[in-house]
Amino acid sequence: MRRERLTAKMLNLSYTIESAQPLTFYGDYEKEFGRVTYPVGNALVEAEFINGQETTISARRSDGISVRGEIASRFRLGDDIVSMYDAISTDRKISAAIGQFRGMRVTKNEPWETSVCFIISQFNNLKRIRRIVRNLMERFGEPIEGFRGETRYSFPSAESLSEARIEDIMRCGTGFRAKYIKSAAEYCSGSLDLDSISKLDYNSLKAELMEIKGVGEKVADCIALMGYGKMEAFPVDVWVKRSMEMMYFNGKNKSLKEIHSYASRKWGDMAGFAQQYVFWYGRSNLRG
DNA sequence: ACCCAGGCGGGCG
DNA sequence: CGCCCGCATGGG
Repeated sequence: MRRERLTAKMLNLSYTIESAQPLTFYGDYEKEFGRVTYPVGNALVEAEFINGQETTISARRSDGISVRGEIASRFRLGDDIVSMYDAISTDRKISAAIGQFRGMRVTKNEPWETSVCFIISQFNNLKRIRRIVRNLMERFGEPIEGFRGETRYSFPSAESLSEARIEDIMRCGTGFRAKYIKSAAEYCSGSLDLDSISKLDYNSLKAELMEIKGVGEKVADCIALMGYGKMEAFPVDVWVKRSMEMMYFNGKNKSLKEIHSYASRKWGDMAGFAQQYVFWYGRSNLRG
C-alpha cells in the first residue's frame, strides 16, 4: 500500500489520541513511533506523525483507497486552528489548559462508533472503556489483516450488534450497559439513520440522539461533538464539572445548566474545543 | 472494606 | 422541572 503525506500545524498526536476520544478506545497507538492504527469500515488505516516546523503525516490504508480524505476529516485538517485557539483563549485559566496540551485536537469520528464508545463511557473509567470496546471488536467485529501480518478487528456494525445476545454483549464486560448497546444497535440499524441526521443543526441533532436508550444529555453532546463535528457541543462529565467549578466558580457547586450556559456564553460555537482542554486539564491535574 | 469512574432511566414530589 | 436512587465491573 502506497503511503501518502499530509501536513498540519499545531497537531500533537499523543494528546489527541490519549484524551478520551474514540481513537483512545479503538485505535492502537505506538507512542515511540508516533503511529496510530485504526479500522475504517473493514479497512485499516495507519498514520505516522513526524514533528517538525509543521507536523508531517504519512498514512496508508489497506483497501487501496486514498487515505487523504480520511485523515483530513478525522483530524479536521481543514480547520483554521489559529483562529480557533484565538476564539477560546478568553482568560488565563483556559490559556493555562491550552498551554499544557497545545496541539490536542478534537477528532471527527464515525457516528455509530462514537455512539457505542460513549454509551459505554457512562459511569465508567477510561481503562475499562477501552477494554470493553476492544472486547466488542474481537467478538463482534470482522478480522482484518494488519500491515505487519497481525490480526486486528473492525468496529462492529449496528447490524451485527443488533443480532447479538445481551448475555454475549455482557460477556465483553459491558455490565448494565449491554441492554443499551443492544437497543441502540436495533434502533440505529432500523428506524434511525445516523447519517441522515448529520444535516440537522446542533439542537435538533442532540434531541434525535437522546431518543437512543442509554444516550442522555452528556453522551449526546459527546456524539454531537466527536461524531458529527458540532463544535458548539459542550459535554459536561464529572471532570468538566469539577474543572469548571475550580476555574470559574471558586470551587463552588454549580448545576449542569449553569455550567452549560456559562460555557456557551464564553466560548460560543467553539465551546466543544474549549471543553476538550477543560476536561483533559482537569483530569490530568486534579486527579488523586 | 470503601470509593470512584467522560451518566442514565425511572420514579417521586 | 429538579432531586434521588440503583446500576455491573474493576482498580486504587
